[in-house]
Amino acid sequence: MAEETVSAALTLKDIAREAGVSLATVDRVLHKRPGVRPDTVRRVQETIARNAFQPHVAAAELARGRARRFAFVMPTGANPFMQQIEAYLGEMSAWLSARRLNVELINTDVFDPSVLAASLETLSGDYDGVAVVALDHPGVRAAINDLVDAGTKVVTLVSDVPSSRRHHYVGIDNIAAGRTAGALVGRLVGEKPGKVAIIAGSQGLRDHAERIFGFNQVMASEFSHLDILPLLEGRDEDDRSEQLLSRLLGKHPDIIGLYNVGAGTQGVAKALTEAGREKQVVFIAHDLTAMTRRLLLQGTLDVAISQNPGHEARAAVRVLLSLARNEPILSEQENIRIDILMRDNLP
Amino acid sequence: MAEETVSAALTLKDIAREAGVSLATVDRVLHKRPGVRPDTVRRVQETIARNAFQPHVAAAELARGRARRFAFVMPTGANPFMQQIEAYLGEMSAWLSARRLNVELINTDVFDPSVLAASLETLSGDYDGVAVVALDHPGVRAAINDLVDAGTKVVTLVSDVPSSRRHHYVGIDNIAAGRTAGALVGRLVGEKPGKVAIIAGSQGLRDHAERIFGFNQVMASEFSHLDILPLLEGRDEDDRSEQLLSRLLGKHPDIIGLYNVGAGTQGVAKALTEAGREKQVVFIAHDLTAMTRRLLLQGTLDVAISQNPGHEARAAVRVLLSLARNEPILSEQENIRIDILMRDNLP
DNA sequence: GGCGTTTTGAGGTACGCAACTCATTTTGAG
DNA sequence: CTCAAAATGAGTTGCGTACCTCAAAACGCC
Repeated sequence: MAEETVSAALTLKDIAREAGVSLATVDRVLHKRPGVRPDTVRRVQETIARNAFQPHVAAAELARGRARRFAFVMPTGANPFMQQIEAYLGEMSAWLSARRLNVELINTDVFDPSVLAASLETLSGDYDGVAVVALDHPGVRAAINDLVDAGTKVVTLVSDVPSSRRHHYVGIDNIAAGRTAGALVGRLVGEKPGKVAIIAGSQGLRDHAERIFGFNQVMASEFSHLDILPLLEGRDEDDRSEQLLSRLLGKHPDIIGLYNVGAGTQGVAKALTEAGREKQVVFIAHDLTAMTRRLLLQGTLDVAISQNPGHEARAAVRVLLSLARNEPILSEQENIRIDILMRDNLP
Repeated sequence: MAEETVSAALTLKDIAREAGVSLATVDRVLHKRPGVRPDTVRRVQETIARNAFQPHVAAAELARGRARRFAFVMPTGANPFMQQIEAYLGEMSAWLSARRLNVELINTDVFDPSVLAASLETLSGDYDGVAVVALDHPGVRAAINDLVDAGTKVVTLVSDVPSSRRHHYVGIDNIAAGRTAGALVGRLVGEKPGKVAIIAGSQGLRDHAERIFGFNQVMASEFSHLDILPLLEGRDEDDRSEQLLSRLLGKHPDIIGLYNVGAGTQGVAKALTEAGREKQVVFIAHDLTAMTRRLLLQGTLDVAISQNPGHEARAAVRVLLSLARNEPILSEQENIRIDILMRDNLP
């Protein structure tokens, strides 16, 4: 039996004594407050490092008095994925309040850059941290940078703005998600030749464009015997997606693969089943909802590629909290995975 | 814009005032200490419920003074998966010490029931919580129950003892994992007939047996055109697995699917590549290690089914902590998923 | 009504840190 | 050397809870 050392639980007082300074000076160093000579700063920091001292989170939290405020800026409307994220935030409410964390939901039209940017500007100063489902647009980028400059911690959620100075991105790599979809379609259709249909909300949406890019990449390099049909744009709407796909299925009796990049999966599935082709076509879509779960169990949908909304909600909160506390982030924990869900590994 | 209510952050004092009792009485109720009339208990509890009062975690943690001690009882030896769990515990050390949590690793021969049971018995009273990779055996079950009776929180890790009174299980449903493997083999080989080989460590290991069960279930019900060969037992050893599989591959030139249930994946892969059959055989194995990652990227391994060791390590710690604090568990968060990993969705 | 027992109140201390004040010492520029 | 500015020490208060003691009140029983 091997045991790890049981740390002696040092306190700030111990550090002060060992560094030969007063408690106040250690406090100044710890919070990067001015009024300490560089020499002294170094001496204190070395003592902290040497002892691997960690301030007691509970004591720090208790001492600061005021609660932390986080804002989640989410899209208005009935997007089920976003609603799931909001639902999981609700499930955390006991956890949050036991830690005196206030999380406020702010619904905005995140697809209008000026509205989103204006929304973000109003938050300045009022919040310790902001999580935002962000559109990648210069105005939004500027608003994010302003928040960061004002000392607010900013996390992009689901959709990133890599060119901004946001502290963290909580979401998946959509190119890899598209590649995964491509590999699955290619592998599941087998070796027979045929056509593959892709339907997306819009090529203008960054995440959709990235998924399509990754999908095409894999199809071209690994499954060149398959014929990729021109992209359909269903605007994430069930009806429109259904109509477009119905027409396409009628025109091409040899479609053997189908990838729905965005929402509208219900419409896509309806077109497929009404054509009586659900058993012959490998169908892959995104996200796990009550509906995609049903389609998976029925066998209409072969694979759902998803990002875990609960994980994203919790990761965003944890990251904001760690940033606010100036605490390291457990990167492996906060990294969102691309989940491949089939009938037998449904959560 | 909709906002959630910002709770007023009640304290115990507020509850005491509203219930018309003293702080001491509220404290007694909260900690289920004796000396309070049933009537009063009810009144206090109702006040707590009515206000959705949550004790401030930080204050409670600070006030209790002593650190919590958790023990992780893990197998001795070089099992890479277990080593990954231990590694992730190491990565948490800053997180743990900032919360004054002591996690101690205790390596034991978990495959010998009497040794494991004895190991568990020695822990009684010394620890607030124990996470154990448990063998399902009456002696072990009794030892776990003894720990629970002594007030220690117990979590089974990776391998469960469902008949014990352990508080929680952190790990995957291995039957579902086997079903997933079966569905993937069946779907990836396509419609052509052929033989499928299964190699496991031992049928005596509960997790292996469960995976085999799930695998066979799916094969029988959904892919009955495939011929399942008799199980090979490789004892999780590379060399033995390689030899067994080499012989089998020589005997059956029409093997098109291969499922490795346990460890020894390196040996299995070697047999496959030395026979020059890695492109013709759909190969599915468990767990993500440096080696299986390499095999996935090479294309030798088609899919790795895995449970996230980092997640399991963190979930075990969080669950033990929540149990010790008498705090609800975020079940969706602690539920371990069956990950399907392919080349393109590697983390 | 008196007794012992149970229940309750009142109060204190401690936990480790943040944040603040104010006095004192040190430093560097002139 | 002088003086203002910078650096530091010393100390206080409060955060919300756990845990403890002791006294007082209420209760149930005969």
